[in-house]
Amino acid sequence: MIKELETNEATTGRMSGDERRRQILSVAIKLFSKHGFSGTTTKRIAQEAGVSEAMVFRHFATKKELYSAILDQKACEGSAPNPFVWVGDAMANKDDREVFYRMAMGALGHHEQDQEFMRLLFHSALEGHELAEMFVDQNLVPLYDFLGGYISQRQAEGVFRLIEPRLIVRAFVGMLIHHSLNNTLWDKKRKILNVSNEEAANAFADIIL
Amino acid sequence: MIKELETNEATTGRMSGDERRRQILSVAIKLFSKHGFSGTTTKRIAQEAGVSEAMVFRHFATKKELYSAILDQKACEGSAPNPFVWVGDAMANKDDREVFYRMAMGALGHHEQDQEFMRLLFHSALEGHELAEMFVDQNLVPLYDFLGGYISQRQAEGVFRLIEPRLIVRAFVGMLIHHSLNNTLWDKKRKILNVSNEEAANAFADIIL
DNA sequence: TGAGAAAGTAAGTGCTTACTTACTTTCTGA
DNA sequence: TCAGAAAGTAAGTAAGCACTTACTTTCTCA
Repeated sequence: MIKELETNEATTGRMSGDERRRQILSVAIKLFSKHGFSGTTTKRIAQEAGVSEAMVFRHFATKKELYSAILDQKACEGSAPNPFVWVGDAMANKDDREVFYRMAMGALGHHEQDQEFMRLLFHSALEGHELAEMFVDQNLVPLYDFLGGYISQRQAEGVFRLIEPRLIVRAFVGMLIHHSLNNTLWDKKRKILNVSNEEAANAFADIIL
Repeated sequence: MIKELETNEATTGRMSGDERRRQILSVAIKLFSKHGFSGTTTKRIAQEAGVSEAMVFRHFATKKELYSAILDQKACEGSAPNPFVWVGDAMANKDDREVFYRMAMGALGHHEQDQEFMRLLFHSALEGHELAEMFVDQNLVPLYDFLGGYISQRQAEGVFRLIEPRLIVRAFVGMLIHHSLNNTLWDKKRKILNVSNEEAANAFADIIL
């Protein structure tokens, strides 16, 4: 928290308005995800972006607007993980094990690559920011519909045990998120459990079936 | 965040030193759990405790010391949930379903009653405070040993599938924590899923077996 | 009953915060 | 080539922050 000052973003002298805006935003996302909203100062954002504080306020009228801009960026940016891409094929083939294995691998890999966003989401959930609500509506709700729908269908075909499908989804998503959360937040040193994503995904798929 | 000022703790005029100390600490816990460390001001703590800021600093030299005092309190206070109490009997009888059902009911009930502490823990994990580490060492590690040991034993007896026991614990604990987290943080309105603890515990126990 | 200890406060201190103003430097195109 | 637009800054400002000081009120027990 003391060191790591001085910009590590490209400090190329002058930028276009759009470029600078994006750069400031990405620095802000990084800092908000590390320290939360109230733990991040506009001074620090400016420092790490390599500009004066006045530049931050030229692009974003208030600190809150800067936080809200994350929302727009995350909403537009097509980088959202798409479970359908991960498991669409397996579902078409009704290969249940592959469905859950692929879903697990996709989610665990995604969480691993985007730890920053995961932290940001938890901060905003705790702080009551609407980013968290947006995430629920745009990602969690569709996921429950999608995976719950598949489970429901397989139950009708007599293949799956008759447990409320959404509770099965909750259980499975719980395994995945909790495992990722352990790896990035609670047990970074992997003292409790140190396994590869493949091992974890296999175990979780076995358990759910 | 604007309203809810004015103390709602007992504002009985003068207190003994110990009483006041405890009261200030409990107000602080409440506020830290709501807004995090940097989101909570000493002024606000004093206000809600119904005393002047100077009193806060008479009992706790710094704001950080106030946060650390939570650690001591939570460590001493015997209120920690004790999974052994919940499932000891069932384990002795080797009633596997009852073991997992009871564990689930115990955990979900406990989380429901102590949402404040759950939020506090997440804040401190994100902020890198040692409270989170203490929680892992004192609660999570023993839980993995305890439940993992039982699973290991039942595997040796040929009753359970041969999956790494600690991964089974992770899966089960994941279901429980994720479910509680949904109810208190992500989906307070229960839009995604609205079930009783009994229903959830039954489903989770079914799934894990 | 009165002195000393303990509980309490009002009004600071200096530093940090989010945000502004007035100004300079650099790019761009008619 | 030069005017004006856009990118940039230094140096503020008022409010808020953690924390302190010097003082008053209330309890307690020899």
